[in-house]
Amino acid sequence: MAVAAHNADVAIDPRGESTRARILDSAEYLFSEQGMNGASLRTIVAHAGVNTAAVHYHFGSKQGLLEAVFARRILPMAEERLELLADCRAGEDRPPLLHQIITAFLEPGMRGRHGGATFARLRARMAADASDETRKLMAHYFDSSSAKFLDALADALPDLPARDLHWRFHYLLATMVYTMANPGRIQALTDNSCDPSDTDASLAYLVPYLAQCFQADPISEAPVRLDRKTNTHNSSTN
Amino acid sequence: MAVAAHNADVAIDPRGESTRARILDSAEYLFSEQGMNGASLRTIVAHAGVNTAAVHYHFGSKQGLLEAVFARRILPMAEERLELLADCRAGEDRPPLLHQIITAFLEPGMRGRHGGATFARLRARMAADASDETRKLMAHYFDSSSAKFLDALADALPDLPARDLHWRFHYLLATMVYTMANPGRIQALTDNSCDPSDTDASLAYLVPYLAQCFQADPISEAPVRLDRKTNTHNSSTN
DNA sequence: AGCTTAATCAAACGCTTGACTTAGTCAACC
DNA sequence: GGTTGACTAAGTCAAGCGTTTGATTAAGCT
Repeated sequence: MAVAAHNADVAIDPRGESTRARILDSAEYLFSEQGMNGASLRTIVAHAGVNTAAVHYHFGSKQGLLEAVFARRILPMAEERLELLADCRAGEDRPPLLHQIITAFLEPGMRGRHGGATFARLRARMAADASDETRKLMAHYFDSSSAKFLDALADALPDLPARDLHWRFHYLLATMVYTMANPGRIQALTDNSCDPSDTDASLAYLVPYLAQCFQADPISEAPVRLDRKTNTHNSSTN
Repeated sequence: MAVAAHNADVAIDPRGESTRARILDSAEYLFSEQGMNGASLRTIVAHAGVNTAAVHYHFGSKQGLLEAVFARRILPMAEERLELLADCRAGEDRPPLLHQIITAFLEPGMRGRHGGATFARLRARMAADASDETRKLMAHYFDSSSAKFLDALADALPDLPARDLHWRFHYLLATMVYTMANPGRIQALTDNSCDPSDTDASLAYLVPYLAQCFQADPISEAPVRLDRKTNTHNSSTN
């Protein structure tokens, strides 16, 4: 309350922040809905109710806008992931339980904060894009955080060979991204009895499932053993 | 050799077929590399060395071209999947071993036939697209084949509740599609020690891994049980 | 030889795209 | 009271877009 001269105490520069945010919101929505090539700047500014020049004023270019959309969500998301990881590392379980680590990774990316389903679909699109620019963008914002989770998983699974750990983390990313992308295949095949867009139900199944998958026996290097009649997994505890 | 009057006995209508195929090849490549919005008709015809009008003559529109690209690969692929499924159902193992069913589903989609990595990346892009048109396209070409595999899996896993089966099939699709899309995350995180673009190595790990995942205990409906110290999965049969 | 049909071409159509500019508005700060 | 930062309104620009046209060619049939 130091500066009493203000008549409007809510938000200095009411135009500045809201315009920027409205552009980011519209861009996030339309990029995720129609792709980066599919959504034009004109569509975005019309949806945001601002002028075309405002985009160039704030973000320089369309690519700059995409990066801003991405950074706005990713930075707090990575932060929350690491906080949750630190929390479960400091908890009474040492090393932390597998499902705690997995939850710390998945929750911030899939729940309502950090853009929710809209931003999630955008990330799925970028994962499928695989262009050089997109790869660099993702590497820049994801690498260090993901590496820390790989370390935590290795601690929790000391007997799992690195090769298995790596592949299974790859599959973790796969299930997360594909569930976020939600191409509608599983709904089509099961009369909507499975619904990946129900985030809570999705996570409630995905987390314990992935924990089981990580804990399963390592896959041996040798080509698939075909010992008949072994339809249940052999219980060789390391 | 019946019609001796022909001087060119190789392929009637040499223009028609080769032009069509060249357009399809170029479109498949450029669509998968740059997306459907990213690759323009002009880029495609330049790459194929044909005239712009040829695309509209053969396929009607850009969307028609995409559908033709899709159909050309998908139909033989679905056919091969069902053949392999029939083979392993007729084999000596009854019901067929899990990994045989999974192989029958994954192999035709990931190995060299049916477009290989190029077409695989296109499918991954379409999965992330999730527009109405794309969903319909995929539903039309995938639904019946996938439903048959769900049935086969249900036969092989009589004790697995339908809910678990559905989610796990969803995750199977996820790992397949994400591995095909190959966003480079796992290479970046592991100094290239994991390489999803090596199809053989990919499949050699993925098939037994997925078999284990399908065979793991069902996830109970109740919210995640947090009974401490149970770092290995509880062995509640059915 | 004459007619039909399929395949291909060069050229253009009307529109949209991302980028950028210029002139002007208007509240907030010094 | 002038300056500044954050825009708006309106437009320009070259490039590129998907699509269409009408002419041309080649092959097949009768």
